[in-house]
Amino acid sequence: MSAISDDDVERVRALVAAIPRGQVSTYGDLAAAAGLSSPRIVGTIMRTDAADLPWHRVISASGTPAPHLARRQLARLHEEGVPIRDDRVVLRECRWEIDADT
DNA sequence: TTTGTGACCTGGA
DNA sequence: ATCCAGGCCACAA
Repeated sequence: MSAISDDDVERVRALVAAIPRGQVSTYGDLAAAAGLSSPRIVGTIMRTDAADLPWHRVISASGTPAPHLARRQLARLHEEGVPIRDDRVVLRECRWEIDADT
């Protein structure tokens, strides 16, 4: 059996898919919005079942994602119009406020 | 079952 | 600015 409920996975997927272009969200915010106990679960879900989602719009709270992804994240985010300063996303400008209704 | 690893977060030195 | 420790939970071997 899967430790993570399908409902939780779908909830996270919906949140990630709902992130507007030009904005980003953090693992911690997504975890909190999805009602998960820990941000790591979001990371696990992404790795397992979010390959078809705009994972590039999901970053860490520091604005600096994992090294292997950072290069690609920043490039694509930059194309979407996300403000980037010296290889780190300016969360203050592009952080997406999560709404349960969207 | 236990152990190690990870697309994390926070806080302290 | 950097490095380390603790907490968190799930997945692969």
